Amino acid sequence: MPKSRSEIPVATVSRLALYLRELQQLQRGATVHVRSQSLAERLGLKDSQVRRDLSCLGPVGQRGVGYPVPDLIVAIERVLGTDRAWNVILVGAGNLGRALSGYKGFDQQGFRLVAVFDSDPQKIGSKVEEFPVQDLDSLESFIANTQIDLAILAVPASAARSVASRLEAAGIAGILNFAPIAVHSSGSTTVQDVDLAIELQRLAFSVVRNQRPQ
Amino acid sequence: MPKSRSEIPVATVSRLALYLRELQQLQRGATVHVRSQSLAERLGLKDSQVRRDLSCLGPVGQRGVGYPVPDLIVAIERVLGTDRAWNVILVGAGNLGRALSGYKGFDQQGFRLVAVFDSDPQKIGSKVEEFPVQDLDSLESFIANTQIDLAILAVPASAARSVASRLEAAGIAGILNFAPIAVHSSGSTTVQDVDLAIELQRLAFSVVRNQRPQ
DNA sequence: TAGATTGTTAATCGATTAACAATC
DNA sequence: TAGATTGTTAATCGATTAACAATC
Repeated sequence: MPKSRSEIPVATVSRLALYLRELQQLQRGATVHVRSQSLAERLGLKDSQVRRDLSCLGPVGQRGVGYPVPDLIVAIERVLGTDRAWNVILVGAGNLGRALSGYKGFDQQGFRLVAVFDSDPQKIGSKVEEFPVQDLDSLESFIANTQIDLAILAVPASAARSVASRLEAAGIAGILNFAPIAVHSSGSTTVQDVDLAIELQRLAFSVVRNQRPQ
Repeated sequence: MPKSRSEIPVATVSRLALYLRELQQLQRGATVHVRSQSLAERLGLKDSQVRRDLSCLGPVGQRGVGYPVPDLIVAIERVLGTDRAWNVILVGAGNLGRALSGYKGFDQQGFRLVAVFDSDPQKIGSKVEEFPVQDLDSLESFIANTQIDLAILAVPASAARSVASRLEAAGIAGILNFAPIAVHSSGSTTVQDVDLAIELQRLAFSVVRNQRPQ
């Protein structure tokens, strides 16, 4: 039987997004069915883990056959919440922010950039993709007048907390935080951190662990 | 007693990098000691978890006082392997690659960009930061002549596997992969994936789970 | 039906937490 | 010493895995 969202383990949620990525690739290749073993091999997992994860969606597989790719895509998107469009604003039009604004992967997954903000007078008015950079001062009024779901926070660490508070106060439901600082969320706003330097540190650790397996 | 790198739980390694970031901030503020409770609050963790994690480093704390900030920084950097400089190349000089090349956080943590590669003739020869973009064809010869530790892979998904194989064959120890595709590593090369669209999907899931807590 | 693969169980493994003795 | 905080234990919690009955 399908699990409700709150019953799905967090570790499973992370992998559901990975499965979705593979499935979308399979669908582009017109693959109709996929076995748990095949998905597992592609992602470096155990087949039993894939089956357990997918069983959270309900009985979507076909015994003796595998999982129907299109059905599985729909089921995962429904659980993740990406079966609808999400309106996203970008705060911070620096190098990283500009790169993120043009990132194709966001659009492909239904995340729609609708506005860009920065506090730098030199940047305000210039264009990022097709969006004129708006003054950070107008953040609240813009959010009040537009249905915005998420914000991508790509400002310096020194500004991150203050901007995050304002986003929360304005009622943004989720923040994807690229600033290298812990941002505390109040009750209703969810914060997801992506720290690029930390990812590189994790990689470095894996390397030194492999190099001298003590 | 200190644990060897292979004995440290993976979950702990991820947090050690977070502790390091906080500690560096504390050190800039000239804080001498920090208690587990204080670190825990800053990062939204339990104090007992902080103490358990830090105990992997050996007895670096002072009972009744807390952890000496400078000593703790040194101990974490030594375990993570970031107590030395790492030479890094960037493959892929698109929007994301260019943003990553200028990312301050890498430099601050001892990761030194030394070269940039791309296969696009339009980009080859142009400058990214102070680095002229080199032809991807010269990847192997460059790596053979320079001590390179890590590669940041910021090419399209369609090119990622082929470039990753070449990096592995050339003896690169670790790859930070930003391409939205599973890259399989052979024995000696470690791959760390960062998929930005997947991070946004995880955020979306947290939001829908919070909005309708079933 | 026979063959194959899912869905699910039970066992194992690893991570988190509270509590407190050790000790600065 | 008294107060405070670490380091560590034991219990709990959650995630992974192998195995196999269910069933397409």
